[in-house]
Amino acid sequence: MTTRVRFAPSPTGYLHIGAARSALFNWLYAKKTGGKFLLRIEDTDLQRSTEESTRSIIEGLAWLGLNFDEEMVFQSANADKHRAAANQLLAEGKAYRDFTPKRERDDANVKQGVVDRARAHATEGLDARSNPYRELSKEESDWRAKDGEPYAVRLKVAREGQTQFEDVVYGPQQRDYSEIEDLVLLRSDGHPLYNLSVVIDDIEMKITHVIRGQDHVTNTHKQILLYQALGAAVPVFAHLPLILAPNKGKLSKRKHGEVVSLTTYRDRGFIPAAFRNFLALLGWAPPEGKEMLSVDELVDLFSLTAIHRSPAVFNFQENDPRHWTDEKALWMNAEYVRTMPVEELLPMVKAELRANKLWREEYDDDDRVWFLKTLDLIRQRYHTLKDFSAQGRAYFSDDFDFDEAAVNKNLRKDPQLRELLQTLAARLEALADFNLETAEAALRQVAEEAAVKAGLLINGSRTMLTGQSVGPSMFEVFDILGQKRSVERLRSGVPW
RNA sequence: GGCGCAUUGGUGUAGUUGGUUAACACGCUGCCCUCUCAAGGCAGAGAUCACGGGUUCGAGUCCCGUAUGCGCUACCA
Repeated sequence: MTTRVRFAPSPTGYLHIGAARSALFNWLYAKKTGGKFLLRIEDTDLQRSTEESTRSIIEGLAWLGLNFDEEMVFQSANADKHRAAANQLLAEGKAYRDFTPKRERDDANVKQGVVDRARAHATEGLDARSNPYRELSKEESDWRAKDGEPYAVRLKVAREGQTQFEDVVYGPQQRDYSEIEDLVLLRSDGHPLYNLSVVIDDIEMKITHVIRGQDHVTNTHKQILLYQALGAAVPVFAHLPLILAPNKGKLSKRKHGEVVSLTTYRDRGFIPAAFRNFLALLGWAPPEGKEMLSVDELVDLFSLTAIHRSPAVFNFQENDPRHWTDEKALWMNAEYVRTMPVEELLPMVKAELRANKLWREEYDDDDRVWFLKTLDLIRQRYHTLKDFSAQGRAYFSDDFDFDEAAVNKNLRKDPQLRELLQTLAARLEALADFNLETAEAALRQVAEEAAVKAGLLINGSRTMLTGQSVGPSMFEVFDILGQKRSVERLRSGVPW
């Protein structure tokens, strides 16, 4: 039997990194076992679902390279099937009509309401399933329904017994029926609810393994009851440890902002492979401990049983732009930037430069060799794709800014420097064969003649040519920028 | 309140059926390299393995309890 797994997000916002990791693990497992990875959009909450969110989910998956098989499924399109299943359960006496008038709740008071009600049940010794309509006669139920009285459909959970399943990650799980309420299958307006829809769709899609966040374990018990009531085979379950905020609280957009959104990483210049690699290491570790892992290695080494049980903290510091996200993610991205094949980096840098109007078609054509050489030189100290258009601007445009601190430190500090740089410009201009070696020889000679340290001219040149105080070896920069631009920039009066 | 899950340095993780100085990565400190900054190399700081009992010759590893955190407990998903 081929493995069939699914990623089933609800399109109620951006793609959360926790969800992205669930998608990744599902995808990895599918690839590992030669199975299928399916996508289902759980849009049954019409009020909150948006098309934009669906788009962002699809974009996010594509960005991470998590291609899905078969047609994506919109859960809302299956509502009729969900209703039919509920009605069948009703007809079989496995579910019942609840005529209790619907109580309006909103997100703000629902949590408190839940706690209050639970407490009341506990103090009054009430069973969570003590619904007055649970034992209503079929005749009266039918009659009242026919009469137009609104009702919700609830699953009739047996009084005695327990559900159990073997979680691939957490081991054997069981739950007493008394802990499970008679869950609502259909709202009084006929709208099918989450647990019903999920089960019907998973059956329909022939899902063999359900891999999802640990926050679903209680739902799993309810869903098993549904599988059993429907006489369907129960899939294998694997729950994933949650990803927490630095204070070990829930990671949420409301509280933590864009750092939890996958698209942020794309927009801030992450390499997809790097972020995917980082995400894979949250809650899972390869057997040998090697951390820099290609997709193929990830697929090869991945196993559900190696996922561990404690939640992972996503370590970032709010209000600190230098540590806006997890340091290790940043490090890993830099590692990818400087070690991946430069040809593979090219299209990504191309997109980045293009977005900043720094791209020229020659870079991919006549100047391709120069461009690749330049990328290879400057990427050594970059962390994200953004750096190519920001810190790297001077390599692709004559219109770049001078860093004030660099100007002060490398140019203004020595009064004779301005004159010396002009001498250097003249010498460089006079070189018949301008390259790394001849430029270095010329500069060192000027320094020697003036009895100053070469470093003075080197650092001054760096700031004149790139506007910065840091960067690659200066002679490499001369070579990359070429004779004409090097001389021009040395003669520029702009920074002074 | 109830039920469930978790707990190894700041963070991510290793720690095989209990057995030497608790390992790796990120981050941090110092040194080397050097024209700067990175990268790289070297060295180092940082963990009484949440706490308390117990079993054992011996426990991060097994058992019990406590604490803390998180999740769920909706006619949300």
